[in-house]
Amino acid sequence: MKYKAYGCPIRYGLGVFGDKWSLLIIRDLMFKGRRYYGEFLTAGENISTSVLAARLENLEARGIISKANDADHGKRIIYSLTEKGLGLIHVMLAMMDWSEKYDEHTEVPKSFIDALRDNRSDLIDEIYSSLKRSRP
Amino acid sequence: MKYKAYGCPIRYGLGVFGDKWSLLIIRDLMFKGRRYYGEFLTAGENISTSVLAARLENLEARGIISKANDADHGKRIIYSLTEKGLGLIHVMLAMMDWSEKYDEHTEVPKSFIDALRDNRSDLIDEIYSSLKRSRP
DNA sequence: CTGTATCCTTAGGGATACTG
DNA sequence: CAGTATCCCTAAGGATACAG
Repeated sequence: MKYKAYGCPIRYGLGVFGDKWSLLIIRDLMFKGRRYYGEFLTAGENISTSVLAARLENLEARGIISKANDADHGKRIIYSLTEKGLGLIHVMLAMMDWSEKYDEHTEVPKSFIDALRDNRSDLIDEIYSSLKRSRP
Repeated sequence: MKYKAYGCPIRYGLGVFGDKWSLLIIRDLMFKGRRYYGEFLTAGENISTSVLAARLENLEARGIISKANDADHGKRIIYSLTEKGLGLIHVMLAMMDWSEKYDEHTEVPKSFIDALRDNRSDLIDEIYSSLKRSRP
């Protein structure tokens, strides 16, 4: 995961989330409403606790996610996407759109596809805003 | 690079190009006009020949790129993006847009940014078409 | 020029036990 | 519950030689 990131936007992206797990964690935060350590652990993809901790630390260090204390549940820690992390929605939606087109086993909510295929920006903004509102 | 790809579009994408080199090769094909084995090798990122061969083989197997004999130069082999590979342009542009916004060292051609920020679809279609025309 | 074939190295990831 | 701390392991990647 050490790329010389300077100058090339693709390399930069790879340097931030170009590993085996980061995009899956971001997906969970962005589309599946997962916010707790344990929720990532048991998300069904079988990430090990040591790796999860490392990925979360890296994503936080790079400004993609942030930690906060969950006011409702004592000392429970709640993760959320930062503005920068939320900005990856376009990358995520583009991947989803592409996969939906080429992988027969993939199904993506129709509203996402519509947002991408037709009148991109306004529908994406809508999804984006709703994600933003759902942040703690 | 072995992910259980079924069902999730993000996992599927990661399974296809979620390694250290694939997106860089795709970038070279898509935006830098590189088409020959040697051009990828000396692209300045220092990929080793064994790894390059493996990546190219994988990308071809997954339908992202295709090989053809270069009519002009005897047995020289020319690589190009398939329709499926070209379809990744939205992912690439989204990454470039995002990096341009958050990485101070990244600079992306203004036409790309414009295509993404304002009137997405038509300008993207234009870029897309020109890439398509430039295929062998 | 476009690759194979080898061999080697290592970082990333997996398993598990443990802690406040 | 939310992580550390270890230890281990292997697949991916790097170096180099060579072949058609």
